Amino acid sequence: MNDQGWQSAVSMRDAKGNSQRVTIRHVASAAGVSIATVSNVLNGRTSVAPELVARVRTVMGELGYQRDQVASTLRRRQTSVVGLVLPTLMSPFLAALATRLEGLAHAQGFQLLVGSANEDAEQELSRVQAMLAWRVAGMILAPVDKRFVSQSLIRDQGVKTVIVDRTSDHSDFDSVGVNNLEATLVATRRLIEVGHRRILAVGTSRSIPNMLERITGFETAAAAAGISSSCETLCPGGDLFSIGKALHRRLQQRPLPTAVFALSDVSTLAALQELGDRGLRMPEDVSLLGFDDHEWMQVLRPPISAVRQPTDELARHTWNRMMQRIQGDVSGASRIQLACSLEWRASTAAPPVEVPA
Amino acid sequence: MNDQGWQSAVSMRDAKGNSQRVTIRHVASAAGVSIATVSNVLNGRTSVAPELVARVRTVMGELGYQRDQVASTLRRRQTSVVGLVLPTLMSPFLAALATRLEGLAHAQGFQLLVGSANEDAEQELSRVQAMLAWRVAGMILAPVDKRFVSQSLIRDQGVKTVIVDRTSDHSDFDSVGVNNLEATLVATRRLIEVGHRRILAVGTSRSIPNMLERITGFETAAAAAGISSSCETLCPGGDLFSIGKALHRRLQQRPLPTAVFALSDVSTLAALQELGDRGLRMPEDVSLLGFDDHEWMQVLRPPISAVRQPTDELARHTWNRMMQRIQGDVSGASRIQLACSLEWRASTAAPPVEVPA
DNA sequence: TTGAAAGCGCTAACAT
DNA sequence: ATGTTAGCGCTTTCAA
Repeated sequence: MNDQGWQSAVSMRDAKGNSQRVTIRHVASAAGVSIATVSNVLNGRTSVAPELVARVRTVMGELGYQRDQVASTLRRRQTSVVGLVLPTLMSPFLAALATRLEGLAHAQGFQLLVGSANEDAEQELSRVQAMLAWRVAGMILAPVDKRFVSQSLIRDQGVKTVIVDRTSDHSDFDSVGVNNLEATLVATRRLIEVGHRRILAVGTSRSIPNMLERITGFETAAAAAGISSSCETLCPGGDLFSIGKALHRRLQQRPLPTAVFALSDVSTLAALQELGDRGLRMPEDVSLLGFDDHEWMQVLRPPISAVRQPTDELARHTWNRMMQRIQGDVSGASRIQLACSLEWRASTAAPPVEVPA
Repeated sequence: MNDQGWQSAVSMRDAKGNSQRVTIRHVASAAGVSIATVSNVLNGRTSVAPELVARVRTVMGELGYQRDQVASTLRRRQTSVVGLVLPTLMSPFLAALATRLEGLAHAQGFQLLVGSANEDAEQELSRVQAMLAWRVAGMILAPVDKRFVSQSLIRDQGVKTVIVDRTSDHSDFDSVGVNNLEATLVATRRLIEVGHRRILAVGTSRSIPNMLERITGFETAAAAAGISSSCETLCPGGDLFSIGKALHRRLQQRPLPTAVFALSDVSTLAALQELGDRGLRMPEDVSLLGFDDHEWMQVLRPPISAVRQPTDELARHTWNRMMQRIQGDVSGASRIQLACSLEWRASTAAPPVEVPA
């Protein structure tokens, strides 16, 4: 790829064919000024004579000069890179969050160093560690679990950090999340309103704070309506397969629930599979309500109801807090909780009329 | 967050409370050696006396020293950061690709600067530009379109680049992709084998090279079987909504196709929606075959058949090529094409028996 | 208003 | 085997 003749006029190569970056020094000598002046033009700091500004700008254009961020960062001791570590990128919710954050960051001249912890605390730690070595301006982190391994590391380094999504209360970090309890509380109430009494909540693992909040919301609503005894919570933990198996076993028993409230996207998938396998129709035989709204839910027939997390707002608040910190805000840790919305679709309806046995 | 008493013993702060990084100099003086020795220990270059190695290592541990990648990069003029620019992160396929790449990169001590072009060529260019200013060791790029705006920029800078997924033939860049033509050829043949004659292919836009290859594969197979006249290709371009509308109109006409081959994931969603709206059962009334295999497809009843792209292998080959380039390989551009697999599930079956009108 | 010069933290010659 | 030193490309006093 080196000697194919497409080398442009503005690229500089040395005798060995290695590309040689255009530095501030090249620009300075070509423009007949000092490197300090070039730097001043670059940063618009001290007042430089307009004609010099023009000349330097022209030369920079001709030479294709671009500031070396590495050198610049080393000298000013502040960088325009922010680290983002997520438990996974394969959740549509987190992928959307990452996309929004990247957009906001880029719009403000920041770059994102992205790491996936693969739902593993050790990997999370090693990602965070590697990013700290880059002297990132800040870290945005959705911790894998509540023990939050990288805590002490981040504190020691005094890196500006915003925790997103998987927030944990006993934290002195800024955090932006969703009011899970409120969300499932409202959603469960709605199910009860339309007539459901036997509701089965399907979660993943109680050790995830978010999940625990969702379960609490569900059980609180059930208790408030006095139907705790006919409601259940299934928390088999693990992946799609193990949730599916647990649900499979439950659906062999009677009576069947009239509504299934899946408390996560993977629970929704499991429920869809098991209800489908049993030939149960939605919403005639059983209603289905999910948590996390994905595109495919809306195109199914019937479309699946879901609690939707406000991705855009989550990203906006997270990035705002990050910028405030970067710009020197040293106020106490803030905790932002946003409300979810309930997307009520055709998969949820009144329960079937009871036929006495 | 600054004066809460949780400051660890290893962090150093100056009088103003700003955290002060531990540098190689601190380590050197604490260990009673020169900074060169510390550097040598860090990089394991020249032979250092074992006892000194041990002492330096201990001190580094005690002080919580971590090498400053920015300074290191500036000096050695090579970095361990690779840029990854994708048209979107919200496609499960690309999210999975990004995850795999990040894993491979991290395992080799590399970090990924990730950018989302949001399907927009201008944004792609501006992402690439920003990354080049960081002197990334290489760029992995899934171009938004075939014009591939950032081409000249990348060439001028001589950055090692691997094009992934959206490869374009007239390219002198390394590329790793999938054999789209072969994939749809095989899949279409299979549909024909089980008896389909009226097959409707639903794509997105012909201006995307991948899509064009898929269409060609489909039409070639149809022509080879002599059923071109009863097959159609729909390419409305745009998003889920506009594909849905186009498909909606087509399904109002007769005769209906006996099989729908959705040539992308968004086409699959549109097809699912429209078939569902029309009350057409799969596979009794019409078979559905998708391109790009997602988790939700397997849990539906019936499970949706799909052409699966080998994400893991794609990532592996891409990263391998990147590493070869970084390690100095200057051979000609390579073009890797991987085979897709056909996940034949219950949504595809023999067509219904024709009832003479 | 412009320029000379001192480093940011690290690596790699080159001395010792 | 260890230390001294000159930068990497840039920003930023401080002088002129």
